[in-house]
Amino acid sequence: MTNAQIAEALEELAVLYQLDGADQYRVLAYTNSARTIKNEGRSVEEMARNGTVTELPGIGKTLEEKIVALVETGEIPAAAKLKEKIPPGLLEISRIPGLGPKTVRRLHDELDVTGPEDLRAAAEAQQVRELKGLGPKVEEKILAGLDRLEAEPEGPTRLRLDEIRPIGVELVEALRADPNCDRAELAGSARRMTETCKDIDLIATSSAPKKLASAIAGHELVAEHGNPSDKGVKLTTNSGVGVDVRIVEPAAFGNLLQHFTGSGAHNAELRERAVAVGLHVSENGIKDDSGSGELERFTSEEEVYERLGYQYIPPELRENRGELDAAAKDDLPDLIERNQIRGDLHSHTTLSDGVATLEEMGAAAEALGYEYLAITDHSESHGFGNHVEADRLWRRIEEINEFNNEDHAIRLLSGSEVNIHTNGSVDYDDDLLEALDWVIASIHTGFSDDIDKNTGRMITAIENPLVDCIGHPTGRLINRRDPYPLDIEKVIAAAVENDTMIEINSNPRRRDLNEIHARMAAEAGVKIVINTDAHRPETLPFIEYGIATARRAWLTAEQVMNTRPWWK
DNA sequence: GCCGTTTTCGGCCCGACTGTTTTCAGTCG
Repeated sequence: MTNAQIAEALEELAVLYQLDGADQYRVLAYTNSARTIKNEGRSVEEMARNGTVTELPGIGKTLEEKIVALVETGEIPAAAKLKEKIPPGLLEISRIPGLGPKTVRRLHDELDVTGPEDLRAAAEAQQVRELKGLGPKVEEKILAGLDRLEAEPEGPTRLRLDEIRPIGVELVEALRADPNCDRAELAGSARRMTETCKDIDLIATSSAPKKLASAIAGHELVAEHGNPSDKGVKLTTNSGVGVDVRIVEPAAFGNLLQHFTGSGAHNAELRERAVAVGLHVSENGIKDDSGSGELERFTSEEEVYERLGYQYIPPELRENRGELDAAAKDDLPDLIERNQIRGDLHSHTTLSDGVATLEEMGAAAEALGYEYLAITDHSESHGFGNHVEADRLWRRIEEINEFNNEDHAIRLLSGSEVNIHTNGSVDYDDDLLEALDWVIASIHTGFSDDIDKNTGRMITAIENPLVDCIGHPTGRLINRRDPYPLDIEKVIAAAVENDTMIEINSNPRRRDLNEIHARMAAEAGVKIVINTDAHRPETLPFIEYGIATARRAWLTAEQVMNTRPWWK
């Protein structure tokens, strides 16, 4: 059972307890444990089986028992019992925005609502407004919510970072260009560079806040907007993305930016720890129990963290994954930066499925300031009409030699992205692989649903002394395709043992290894490489997304091999 | 349900917004 599946079961149990009227802190304990498990790289099933799962923060004896039952029998007895009592339709309608557990419970108890159909009938018959505390507006909200539930039964999909961040950046630039704007920043998950985002948060300061809010509401990207006020404005872009613009006075810019950058889990933990020393943190400032009662406000985030006893925490680390403990001891890693990358070790040309020539890709990489670029077209068995036969690859080595003999600031490396066959062997004879500067091995076809087969196949490739690096190791496509089943811990152990590198693929659709696995791999001693897998010159700058994943994985430049010169 | 430089019991982050109310409960991030 995967960590994601265990987390999902605990989240469901949290909702069930909530609908059952359980104490909110008990519910919170389940929600928190689900998040912890999602953030854990090691197999939680294994930890449960060997009795170490209570090492995870927020997981005690009771949760341990429930997780053990889940992995051994496939269900949690408490959840099964609650499901008999609570109609499944109630879980569904509790996803309607604005309908929390308390309201759903009352709809059930007082109007006999058991699911979406009942609820629609009750709302249409105007029975909901008869309940104390509920009115016609709630009825409207319910009907709209039910429509959306039918249209998108899976809930709204979070957009990939590359789909959402450029919109945020453009709007920040528009804010900064406005004469009424003092400062503006991108906040929220887009600033933390998460894989996907639900919406965009923007922060600004201004001496004429309402004017600024009105101006941004008129931006050409904006389709609809709420009422611009002194506090900001809510927008919806033409592409349907929600944007929250918050405006404050300059004195509290640091507090507000810290608050709206999140994550929620980071802020909750930060505040809990602050309370223990008599400090109360909010977006408006910091209150000191032993002080005058006046809010302490700061213009920068650095000052906010310093006041609370931490070194500055980069946004990418703010996920409550140990960054507060480390920052309290001044022990955060020196995170890798974009300008430390000296070359890209995974790219394609027209020889396989790229759209640019070797010369064009080389020029583009040179323009980025790189010292080297590996040309790694697909191999012999790739198919789709994009395969490269051995003879052609031998000639390509010559072409690359010729390029390098000309006067270029960049050096091209002759390489290949070789297919890993189902038995773990790779394309091409050994003498050809040996003649190449650089060999990446990837799985492109024949994903088995058998975790042992996939893992064995990859480890055989890792053990091959002619394979330098594994490409996009799990094959996942964000929002589109799950990773194929793979025992990542065994893969990491084999990579360490054989000194085979593992790629963080920067393509924003992949970001594979993901940040959890990349952190685990680097901690185990795997040499990481950050590549773009670019198929055209314009996507070489996507290295930013790979850097973001690496930073979110706590990686330093020393752990990333393509921060080094090629000879090294 | 978890947890402990006060504690093994009694706490557990903080404020804005909404819709419904004349002071607040519920929901959300």
